Amino acid sequence: MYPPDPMEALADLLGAVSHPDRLRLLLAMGDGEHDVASLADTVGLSQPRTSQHLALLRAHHLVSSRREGRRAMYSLTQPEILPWLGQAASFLEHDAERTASLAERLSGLASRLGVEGG
Amino acid sequence: MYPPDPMEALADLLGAVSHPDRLRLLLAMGDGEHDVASLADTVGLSQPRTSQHLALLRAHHLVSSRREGRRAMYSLTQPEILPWLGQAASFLEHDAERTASLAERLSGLASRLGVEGG
DNA sequence: TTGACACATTCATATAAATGAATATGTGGA
DNA sequence: TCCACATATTCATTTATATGAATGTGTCAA
Repeated sequence: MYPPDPMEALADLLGAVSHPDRLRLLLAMGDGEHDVASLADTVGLSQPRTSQHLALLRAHHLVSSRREGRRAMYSLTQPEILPWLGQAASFLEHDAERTASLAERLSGLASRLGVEGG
Repeated sequence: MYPPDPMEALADLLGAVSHPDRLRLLLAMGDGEHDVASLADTVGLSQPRTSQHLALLRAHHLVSSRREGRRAMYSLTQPEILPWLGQAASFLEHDAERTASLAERLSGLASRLGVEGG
C-alpha cells in the first residue's frame, strides 16, 4: 500500500498537504465535521474540485467521511495535524506577523478543541 | 518575496520538503555541515542534481551554505525541522514499525544534538 | 419508478515539477 | 595565465499534478 521506502512515504504525505486549497479544507474541518457543500463554500471551490481534494486527503488517511442521508460528512482523522502545520509556519522565512497569525489559525483552533498543541 | 496568501506560502514550503531526495539531504545534514560531494555520495545523487535540490532548499531558507576554499559547506538553518518531520511520520497510515524508525531517524538524530524535540 | 439533490469519478487538457546532459562559474595551485 | 577541481546553472525533455467540464452513483421523496 505504501511506497517501500519510508522517505518516499513521507514525501508522499507531505505532497498531500502541499496545496493551499487542501490546507484550507483541513483548517475548515478543525471545528468538526462538515458536508462537502459547506466545505466547498467555505473554501471557495466548485463541488467536484472539493470532492477531488477530499478524495486525495482521504487516500492519505488525513480525513474520513461518513454518510448522513444524502450528504457526506468529512472530518479530520488526526486533528493533531493542525498544530503540526502551525509549527511549519515557523519554518517560513521569518516574518513574525505572518508566522504568528498563520500558526494561530492552524494550531490555536486545534488547541481550543483540546488537541495537544505543537 | 512570498506569495501574498499565507496558505500558499505554507503550501509552497511543504512542497519544498515533499521530495524523498530532499528529505534525505536534510537528514544527512542533521549532524552538521557537509560539502556537496559528500551529500551527493550519501544520498546517491549526481553532483548537479544534488546542487539543484540544495538550491531549492536554500531558496526556502531551509539550508544555508558557506564557501570553504573550493567547497561549499551546507547546513540546516533550522534543525528543528527534523523533529518536525519526525512528527509527520505519525500521520502516515499507522504502521508502527515504519513510523517509529522513521521518526527516530528524523527526530532522534536532532534531539541527540540538543534540538528540542517535537 | 421517476425526479431532484448531494456527492463522486472520469477524462482531456493545462500547468508545474523533476530529470539528465551539457555547460558555466568560481577557487586554488603550478 | 592555465589547468584541474568543486559547485552552480541552463536547457530540453519527461513525468506528475492540477484543473474544468462532463457524467456517473447513491439517496430520498413522491
